[in-house]
Amino acid sequence: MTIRSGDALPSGPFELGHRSLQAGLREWVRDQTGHPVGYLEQLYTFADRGRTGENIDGRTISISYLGLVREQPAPGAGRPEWHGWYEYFPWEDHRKGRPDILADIANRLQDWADTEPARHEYRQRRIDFAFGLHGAAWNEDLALQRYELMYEAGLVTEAGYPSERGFGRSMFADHRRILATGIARLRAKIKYRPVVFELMPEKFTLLQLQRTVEALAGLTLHKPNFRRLIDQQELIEETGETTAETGGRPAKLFRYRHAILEERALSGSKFPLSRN
Amino acid sequence: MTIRSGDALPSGPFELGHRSLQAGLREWVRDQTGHPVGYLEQLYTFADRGRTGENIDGRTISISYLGLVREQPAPGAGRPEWHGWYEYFPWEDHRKGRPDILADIANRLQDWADTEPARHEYRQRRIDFAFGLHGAAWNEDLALQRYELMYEAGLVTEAGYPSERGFGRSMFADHRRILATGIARLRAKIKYRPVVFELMPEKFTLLQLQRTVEALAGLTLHKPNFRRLIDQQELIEETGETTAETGGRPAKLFRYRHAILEERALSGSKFPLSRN
DNA sequence: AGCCATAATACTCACTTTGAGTATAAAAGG
DNA sequence: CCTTTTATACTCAAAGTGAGTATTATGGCT
Repeated sequence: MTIRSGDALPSGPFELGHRSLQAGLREWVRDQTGHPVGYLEQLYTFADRGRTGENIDGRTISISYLGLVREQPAPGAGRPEWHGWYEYFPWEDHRKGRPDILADIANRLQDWADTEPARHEYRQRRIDFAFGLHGAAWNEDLALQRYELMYEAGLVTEAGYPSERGFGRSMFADHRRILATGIARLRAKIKYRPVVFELMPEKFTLLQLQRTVEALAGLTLHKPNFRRLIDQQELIEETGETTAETGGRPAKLFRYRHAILEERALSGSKFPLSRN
Repeated sequence: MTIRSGDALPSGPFELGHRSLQAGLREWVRDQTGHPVGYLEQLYTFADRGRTGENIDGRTISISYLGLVREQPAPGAGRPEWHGWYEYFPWEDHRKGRPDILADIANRLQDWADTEPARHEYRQRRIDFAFGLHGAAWNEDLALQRYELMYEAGLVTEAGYPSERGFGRSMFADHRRILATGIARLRAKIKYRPVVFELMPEKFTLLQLQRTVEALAGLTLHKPNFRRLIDQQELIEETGETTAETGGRPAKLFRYRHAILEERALSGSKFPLSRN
């Protein structure tokens, strides 16, 4: 959810009037977009000198957050601007197979690695690992590493250069890097916390849920196994209703079981415990 | 690793002279403790009003970091002060079974939940979940949630009250909360990233490695299965040497395989992928 | 010299969890 | 009534885990 026609993320100054950072943030977002934020989580704080190119004296401290907002018929007076994030990161969408653009990117990165013999091996390993080349598998969680590599290699531009100059659409200042941070965090998080439901309507079908997860992960999932996974977790329950709007056999509608307590640990210890 | 005899964490002001936050931080820590920090990761940024009780106008922004330091014979002029973190959080150490202190804590929390009928059920669920009561299992990752609950219920004190007033040793300002945040983060992290090795000497035995993980997690692990796990990951290799210093049959010494690239993903996708 | 406590290391085995499919059911549209 | 489309239900082998038992080296005691 953007402002300025997709050129920037909602943002604002920290003011003393607010109880807390989070409270202030919720207020700006509502003002700037007309939508209330649900889930909110701190991402990263930047305070490095000359970070944006605007504020060279280095006094700016930016505290970024990941927020999840349900895409609903605008409740307030706002006019939110929704943009799919693959507009900014076309190489991250693997739902229709490996995007062609990755071949170009890999070539340009290869050139960059080759230009400096001293760091060649190190760069090569980072590239192969992040982009799933030379035997490594694609890992959707590495969105930030990929962006940072491309940034180092000069393949992406920030701060409103014409988009022809690099891959994907750019954003104001370092907003695109912040977005990459958020994507990486969210992709990692949906694997062990039920945050997807923050993005779902009250009632939904299993395929809608799967499509949402796929959109976030940029991958296609195996339907039967996805379903098995979901009902092992016991996070959802049938409403009893069905919908025929999906075409084909009518699908059961489900709802999220809030009773389960937001903070529930799904992972389990993952350590080889001893009993004692 | 503390300063002020265990009353505070290393900390300092952000100065413009530093290239970055991290660079500044490394400098303070070295100055204050005489030890260089290895791994460093941002934890959380606090900017809430009246957070410490010192700086009531709310202008203070604190950016906290998790750092890992090898416990070595002090290389510089410093005199680092090592304190086991269970001094501050005695209820977090389950290596010798469930600590007795948890019974007291549970009682006090129960009283707190009972005092307010309106929020009773919500509090009850949080308590049971965080402390592994009424059927829930103990989850070592919830160290921060536990501290926050105890803080809300008034069972822990900050900012130098005599330690008799609460459970565990307290620290300056909100340093103990920051420590709880770090513990929680580290406990979660060692499960999917090989950060433990930042704390190990160059050469170590498998049991030493296990004891380190156990100290961090506050749990005892199943020896044969821990070993199996470790060599599945292929993170370490034999040095060829053995040591008899451990008592009993001499143990092989191992070293961490740095070649494996720090950022390596161990988890694997964890999604039910479809091939295409 | 021989035994025993202590670790280290090596196997075993049932049980669960996954990856990858196939099979059947219920609609809409021609 | 047949075909297309989506939903839902099973199956089965392979891999991974939890929980143990068995064997091998040491140093220290008697």
